[in-house]
Amino acid sequence: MRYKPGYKQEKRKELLQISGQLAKQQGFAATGVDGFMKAAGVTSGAFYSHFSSKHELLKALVEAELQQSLAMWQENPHDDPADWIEFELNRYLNLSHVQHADRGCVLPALASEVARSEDDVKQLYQQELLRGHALFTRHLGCEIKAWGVLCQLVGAITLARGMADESLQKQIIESSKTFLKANL
Amino acid sequence: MRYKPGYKQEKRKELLQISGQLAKQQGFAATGVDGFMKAAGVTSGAFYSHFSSKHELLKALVEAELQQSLAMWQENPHDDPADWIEFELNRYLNLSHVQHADRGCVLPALASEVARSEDDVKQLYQQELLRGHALFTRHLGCEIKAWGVLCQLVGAITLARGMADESLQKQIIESSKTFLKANL
DNA sequence: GTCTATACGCGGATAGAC
DNA sequence: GTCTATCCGCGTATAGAC
Repeated sequence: MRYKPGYKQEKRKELLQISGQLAKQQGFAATGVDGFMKAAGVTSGAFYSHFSSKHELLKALVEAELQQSLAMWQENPHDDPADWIEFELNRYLNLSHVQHADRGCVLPALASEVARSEDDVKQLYQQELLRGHALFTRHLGCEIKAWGVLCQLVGAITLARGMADESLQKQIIESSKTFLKANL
Repeated sequence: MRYKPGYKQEKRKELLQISGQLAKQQGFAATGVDGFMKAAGVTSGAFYSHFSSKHELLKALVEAELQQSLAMWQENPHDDPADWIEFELNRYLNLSHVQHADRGCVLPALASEVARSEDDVKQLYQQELLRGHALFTRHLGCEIKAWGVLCQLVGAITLARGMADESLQKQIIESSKTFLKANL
């Protein structure tokens, strides 16, 4: 056998990692299978030995990316609620996150594409988002506030990314941060 | 001459109206020129006598749609700040807006596509959004709050549209509304 | 101003060699 | 498991008739 056992699983993980970056940056629909695979250093033919269709890639991507976001939220070292949320706001609401979607959270990056996808993709997105909401609720002590913060985070990044001027991007995310800090 | 003077201008307006609905529903990139024109009852050939390219259509669309949103905000009949904002929250944050993107605000519908577009589209988007922000600032008496509300509105609709279950869509927008009302 | 026809490239997916 | 080659459909854009 020319390939070690376990190789396929590792390769799949690598493909998801690289495809995720590309999808968040350029958009999933806007990127061809060729583009995803070229970024990973293989050809489109190899793609279909890992995923049965492009749609399956989207599902795998949504799942992997959201679990990654969840993992980051869980790695927050603070216990005190005020410290915990301040840490998250600073990590999420900054210029680097606005300008480097490829390294950022999948929620704002692929939200509209998920919204326009089949139900199975939305089910996955919903399921993982609910885990995130539960996590925020634990730290904020309130379900309403948890949704409020999540919406605010996604909205701020989404709006800021549509701005042409960096100064305005900064104004939006800083205002959003100030607004949240004043209301938690 | 087989066509009345002024006809072209009217037709262009009609094309923008119908294309706007389709773009907000299916996505701008995901819809072909054929699709836009078929919805308007003409063929793709006719398209190019109104717009020089698909990219020009996007620019015209962003401008027309944002001005329409701005107009709706200006039609709010209330003077009292609390009444004014409550009216807007109820109009924006409801299930119908989540489920019928074609009749809804362009901000959440095309945000990601604008973010991934050329600079000229972003400039337009930015310019019109700033007018909206100025309007909200006048009624809320605070620039920070104005950005906070705008981000919250966009984020809530964006997230809710990715949910598979209607009950969860409702939970998100109602939570977002409650969160805002408690903090203004 | 709108139509039909068409050129041309890209994207998704499959077949078969290695 | 990955490669090259290829089929086929769709999308942007243009040319020329009416």
